[in-house]
Amino acid sequence: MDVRPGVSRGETEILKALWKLDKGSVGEIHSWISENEKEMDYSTVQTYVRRLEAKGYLTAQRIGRNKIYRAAVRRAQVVGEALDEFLDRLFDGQLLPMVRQLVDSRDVSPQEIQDLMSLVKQLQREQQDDVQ
Amino acid sequence: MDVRPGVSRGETEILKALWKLDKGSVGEIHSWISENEKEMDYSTVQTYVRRLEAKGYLTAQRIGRNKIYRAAVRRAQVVGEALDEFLDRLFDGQLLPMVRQLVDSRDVSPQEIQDLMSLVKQLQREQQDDVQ
DNA sequence: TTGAAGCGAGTACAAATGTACTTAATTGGT
DNA sequence: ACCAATTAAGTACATTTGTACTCGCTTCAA
Repeated sequence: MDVRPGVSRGETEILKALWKLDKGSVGEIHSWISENEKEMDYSTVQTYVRRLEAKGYLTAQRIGRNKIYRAAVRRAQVVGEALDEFLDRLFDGQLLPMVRQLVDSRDVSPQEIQDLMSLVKQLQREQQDDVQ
Repeated sequence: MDVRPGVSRGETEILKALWKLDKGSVGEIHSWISENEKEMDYSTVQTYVRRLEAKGYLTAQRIGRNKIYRAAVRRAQVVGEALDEFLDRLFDGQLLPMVRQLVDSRDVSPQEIQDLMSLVKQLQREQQDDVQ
C-alpha cells in the first residue's frame, strides 16, 4: 500500500485550487473551484479539506478562529505518483505504449507535434550530456 | 457521468486477463492473475467478474453448468477512456504537460528516446499527409 | 443591538470498492 | 460408488468516496 493514502478525485480539486492559490480559506477554495472547475457545495469542499488535512496533504494555519490552508505536497509529487500508478495499472509500467495510446486516440495539433519534437530532442541532448 | 460505470482497479485485473486470454473461466482468470499480476483470492476474482458482467464489460457463454467469459469491450477503448479522464483530472486535458511529467519524473532509456522520436516523426508524416 | 452571513466541527448516509466466506451442485479420478 | 476439487451463486462486511446537513460561534453592517 501507499505511505500516504491516495488522493481521490474530489480531493484532487482541492489540491488543484491550493496549488493555484498558494493558500486559502475553505471559502476561497470553494469559490475558486466553483469558478474554475465545477459546482461543488461549500460543505463538500469542507469535507474534502478535512480529509486531506487528516491524511497530511494540507497544513492549516490559524488566524484567530479562521483557518488558512496550504498544500503540504508539491504538485509534481502527487501528479507523479498518480501517473506512476496509472502507468503500472494499465500499461505495465511501459512508457511507449502509453504515449502511443495518448496520441493515437486523440487529435494532436501541429503545435503539439512540434512541442513533442522539441521535448524529444531535448531528451536526446540530455542523453548526450550524460554520456560525457 | 459515464455511460457505463467505470472500471475499478481490481476489475481492471480481470479485463487485463481476458484481453490476454481472449476467453476463460473464473478459474482460468484467477490462475492467470495469480501468476502474472498479484495474489488474489478465487472468490475475489469471482466477485469482480460478477460485477463486470453486471456492468456490461463481460459476456458469458454457458458450457453446461460452467461459464466462459470474454471481454465485451476492447482494450483500447477502456484504456483510452481511463486516459482521457486522467488527463482531464490532472492536466486539464493538455497533452504536453502530461508527457513532460512522464519523462521528467523517470529515467527514459536511450531506446525509449529513440522510439519516442520515431513516434513523433510518424506523427509529422501523418500531419503532412493530412494536408494533401 | 440584532440579524444575516461566514466558518469550524461534527454527523449522516448511500454507493462503490476490496476482500472474502458459505452453500450447494458437479464432476473426474480412484 | 465416493471423495476431493471445481464452480456458480449468494451473502457479508469494513473502508473509501461523494455529497450534504446541523449546530454553535462570531462578526460586520444596518
